Order: sequence, then C-alpha cells, then structure tokens
Amino acid sequence: MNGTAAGSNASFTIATFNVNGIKARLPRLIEWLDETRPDVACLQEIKTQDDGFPAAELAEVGYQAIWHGQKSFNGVAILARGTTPVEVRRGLDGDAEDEQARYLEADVAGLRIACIYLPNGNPQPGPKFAYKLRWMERLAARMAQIAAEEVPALVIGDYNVVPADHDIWDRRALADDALMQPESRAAWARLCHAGWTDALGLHNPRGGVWTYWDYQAGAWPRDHGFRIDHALLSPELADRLQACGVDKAFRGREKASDHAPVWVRVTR
DNA sequence: ATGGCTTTAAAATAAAGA
Repeated sequence: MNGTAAGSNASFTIATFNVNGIKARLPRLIEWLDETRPDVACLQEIKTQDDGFPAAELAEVGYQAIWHGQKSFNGVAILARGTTPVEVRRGLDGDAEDEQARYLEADVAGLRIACIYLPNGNPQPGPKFAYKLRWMERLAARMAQIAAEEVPALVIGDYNVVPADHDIWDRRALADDALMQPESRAAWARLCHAGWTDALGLHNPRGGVWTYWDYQAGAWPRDHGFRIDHALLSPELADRLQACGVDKAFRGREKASDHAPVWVRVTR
C-alpha cells in the first residue's frame, strides 16, 4: 500500500479457545484477549443462549462478534478485532433434526474461518458416539465444499479427537474413550488426507503438546493433558503458516477453563 | 490404591463434559 515490504511481511493471528462457559469465564477471556490480541478468536462451549452473549463487554476491548448459542450447553462464537465477521453459515447440512450449536462459519479479512465444537461422543459405543461419527462425516462434506472454493481457509476449534498416541500423556488413560477410538481417529485422518494441514501437529512432529487438562485428579499440576483443539489449514493457507502454539499459562490461572487457547499465525 | 472437578439451570440435584 505504501510501497514498502511491510504489508507483505505482516502477520495475522487466529486463535481458538474452548472457554467452558462464557459467563463464568468472561474475566479470563477478556484478560487473554487483552494480553495476546489475536486478530480472530473462535470460542467454543459458550454455554449460553443468544441473548446472554456478552457482546458489549467484548466490544469494549475491541472485538466484534457473531455467535450461535444454545441453552446450557455447546455454543460457538467468532470474534474479530476491529471488524465484524461476515457470517457464511451456521450449522452443518445432513441432519435436519440436529439443533446443537456446534458450527459457525464466517469470512474475516479475506480468510474463510469455520469455528467448530465437535461432539465428545462419550460414552462409546452408543448414540452419542454414533452422533459424533455422523457429525464428522457432515463436517468432511462441508470441508470438501470449502476446499472446492479454493479460498484460504481454516477449520479451527475443539475437535474432541486425540489424533495419535503421542498426543496424550498416557494412551492407556483414555484407551476406551470416544476421543481415542480408531473410528474417531480415522475420521480425523480423512480430513487431513483430503488436503487439510494440522498446523500444531506439523510443527510438533514428535507430539507432547497438550491443549486440555482435566479439572480432576490433579491433571494440571501433573501435566496430564492431551491435544484435542486443532487448526486445519487449506492448502492456500498452509503455505502462509508462520508459527503456531498453545497459550499454556492461561490454563494455570484462577478459575481457568480446562482448555488452553491455541493459535496460528499466518502471513497476511 | 485410584484420584473427583466445573459449568449451567434453577432451587436440590442433575446432566454433561473428556
């Protein structure tokens, strides 16, 4: 714009944060936004209906938002600093009966951003696990549509899948859990094989990076965590990946979520 | 060994999370 290289070297940060209740977490959320200043923040488990979303409080710290809420459970939102996300769609095709608020997609600054809260699926086997696997198929279908548009895109959020044994402190601890089942992992692998890049996995090929620590059993002080919050980048965006990481320290604060934020930085 | 927390909704417990 001004004839220097500054524009092409500038970066853009997109983060995801499962807040585990936006009402209880609002002070921590605002703290994190103020301290890390992501350009976009995708939130999961806001656990509020639409009219309970704290849009005014977020606007005070510079973020405009769109959100898809639901009473008590689930709920997703996309925040952008200094601009309002342009909503593309909410919810996935393929199940007219599904009323769970888990998918929200928007355009921000030339990027297509899908914020997801993938079903947990426990206990397995059972209807909740079947719903999880069906939901992953529906997600794959939507991601194929996005890929066909050949836009720089990322699908970011809480996938509730531990991709590999090196993504958990002890694979035996969750061996029977829906997050670790071969079917869950196969569905995840299909997304990656379709051309989407797991940013954090790519930059940490030996694993050992966690994004979640249970509230119970001293999981946080013992560092008994696992990796379930992911960012999948389309080929057009993967080429622009500069860095990615976990804001781990926020898991250790008072009244923290059980998830830590995950971020990716791309060339603008 | 087994550890047992946190949220929401709503009025004491129950459901869900992962």
